[in-house]
Amino acid sequence: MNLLDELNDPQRQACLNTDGPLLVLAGAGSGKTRTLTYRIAHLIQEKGVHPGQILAFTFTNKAAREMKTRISSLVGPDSRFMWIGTFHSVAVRILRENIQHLGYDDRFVVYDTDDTKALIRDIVRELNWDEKEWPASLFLNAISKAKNRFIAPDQWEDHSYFGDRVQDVYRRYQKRLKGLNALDFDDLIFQSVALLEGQAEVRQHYQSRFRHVLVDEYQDTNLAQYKLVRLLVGPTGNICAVGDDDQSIYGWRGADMRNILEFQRDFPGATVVRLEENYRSTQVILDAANAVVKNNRDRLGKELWTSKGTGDQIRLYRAPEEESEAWYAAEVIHEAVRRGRKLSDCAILYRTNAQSRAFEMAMARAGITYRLVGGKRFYERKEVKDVLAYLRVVFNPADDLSLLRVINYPRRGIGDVAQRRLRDYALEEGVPLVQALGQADAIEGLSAQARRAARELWELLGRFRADTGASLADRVRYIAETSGIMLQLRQERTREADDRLENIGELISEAKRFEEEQGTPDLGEFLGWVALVSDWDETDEDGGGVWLMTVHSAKGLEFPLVIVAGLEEGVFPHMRSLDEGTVEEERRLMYVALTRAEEELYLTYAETRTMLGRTTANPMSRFVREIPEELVGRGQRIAAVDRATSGASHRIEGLAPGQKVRHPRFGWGTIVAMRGSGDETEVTIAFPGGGVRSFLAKFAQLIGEDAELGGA
DNA sequence: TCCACGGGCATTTTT
DNA sequence: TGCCCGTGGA
Repeated sequence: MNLLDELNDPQRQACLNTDGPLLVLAGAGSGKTRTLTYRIAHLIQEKGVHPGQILAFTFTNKAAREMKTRISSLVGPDSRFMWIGTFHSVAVRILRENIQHLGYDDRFVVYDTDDTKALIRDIVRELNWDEKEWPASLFLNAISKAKNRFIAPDQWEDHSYFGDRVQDVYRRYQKRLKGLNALDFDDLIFQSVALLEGQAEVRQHYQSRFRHVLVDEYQDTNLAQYKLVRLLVGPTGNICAVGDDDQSIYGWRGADMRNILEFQRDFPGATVVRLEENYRSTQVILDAANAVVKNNRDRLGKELWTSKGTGDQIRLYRAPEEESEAWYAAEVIHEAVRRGRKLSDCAILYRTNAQSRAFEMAMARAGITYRLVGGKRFYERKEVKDVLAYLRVVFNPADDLSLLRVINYPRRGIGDVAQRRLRDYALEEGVPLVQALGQADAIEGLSAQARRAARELWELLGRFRADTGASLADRVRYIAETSGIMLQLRQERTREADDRLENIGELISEAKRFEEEQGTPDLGEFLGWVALVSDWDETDEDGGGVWLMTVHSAKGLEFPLVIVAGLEEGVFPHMRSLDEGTVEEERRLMYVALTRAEEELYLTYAETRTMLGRTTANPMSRFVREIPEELVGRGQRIAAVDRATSGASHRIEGLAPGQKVRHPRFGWGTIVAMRGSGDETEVTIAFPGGGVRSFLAKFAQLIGEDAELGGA
């Protein structure tokens, strides 16, 4: 069967338009990935394009992985020749091959935000500026912004009191990075652009190699990324940009909507295709989303529709304060589960992470398992970074910053004074810090102990470097062991240390997986990969439970039942956006939130909310008012769910301390305490296995000798 | 080296 | 109001 038969008209057009620039405006849930993958398959199978001539950019690793898998299922193993990756990983690949033109060594490492922050702090200290008055984050943001707009230190134009200082730090910072043979995230793009702009041969090499360039989430590109794309597209003009101007929600981190709005001007003769048929949501949900986003001025215009049917009305709940709001959410989910929904079908979306707390507590009390998206990331954990620091030093001897991290960890007697000496020596001699370790005997002012320790560390690192025979995972394990990190953690014998050990074990498994999947034991490749990988995209499959996350995190996801919470002026739209005049972006965020829902959509807000210790009363969000009333079911808007908070206290009759009850998850136990009354009754149960837990009687689904007790 | 205290801060997040 | 980070004391 022909692939194209499985597509609707505009989707098919997007596949068939293979010559010249094409902009695909893909509404939420319009089958974007499907279109993109079929287009690539079509190029390969029908147009005779070799996979190696295709380059596709995504923003996240998850998106890249998904695209790769789907394409390889269509075209088979040859798909491995395609370059599909995030902007950053593609940039690393280009830089690894050519960075010597820019005066870096090809064994460069990638610094994450923590690393760069430490570096900036060091610079501020070096300048003898007050760190309180000039916090590193301030420079970090300014520099990142500059790089996103492709402004080099010398092109810095703000010469205010503040601007001059930023320029100074920016200059020093770049110099230091180069000396460390390191690049930060923004540099990956920035330097790739600089490279391609400056080196005609390199540029032509890639331009003639890539006959087709695709960009996903085009509305999220910043200027530097746009330049990178332009430089790679070349004279064929075969660019296919896919995006949705209505889902542009990353303006605050440099994404420039002009890229998508002015695509037709940038690429003359461009074809524009609109994907407006939605395969995700009911018409009611789409009507609401359309109506809201219509109020924006900066947009290309699009209207989603579905053949799925009208669907249920949206339900709006006004809570007196945020606890009730959270409580209502718990009830909605509880009720949905009774109807047969899975917990993992339900998502609670909010504007800011701080709002999660109330929901977490409500879920916990209701005995509803949940998963919170957006915690600390695996590769940012201390112990993982400690091991990585060793690996980096081994790979890139110029990486003083990483060496400083491990120089006295685990403790080996190279204290502050000794470190100072070593650094001074390295600076005077113009050698990397590692080398200073090796020459410790020649350095004055070092204690005998420090001298010995430095030499031992130097020898240790030398051994690590020489040990290349074993597999990558073995190498990582060997370093984690021999460095003494694991030994130290083992000796701690605390719960926390065990967790950390487990994380290191996880890192080792990750190395093994990397080697299997990428087919190379190369340490540098692994480090480059690690630096560009976050990990929560992996968490999709574990456990089960209601999803709690910000609207930003929910982008690209879909759920049968969605609760959008905190719909108040000042919360969503956020206060800050009102001050800064970026309400349109907030509205797009609302559009994203609404279009996550497949079937059931609940909107909630609280009349009063305590934020930063202050209780305020905010009016209902303007975005709710922008939804046509008939979609929300006016009469029942608020009253419909109010009964949820009123009594039904008789239901918990029959529960008493001392009684034996069975919990669906924890089994038989004895009630040891009860608190509260009515729906709020909390039972504490001791289980013979040793656990004592508290539940809300209403939700605990406890079973006594012969009947269900306490169930709602 | 660890812990405790307190100041400062408080969208949104990926790489 | 709560958390995180940095500092300072034991």
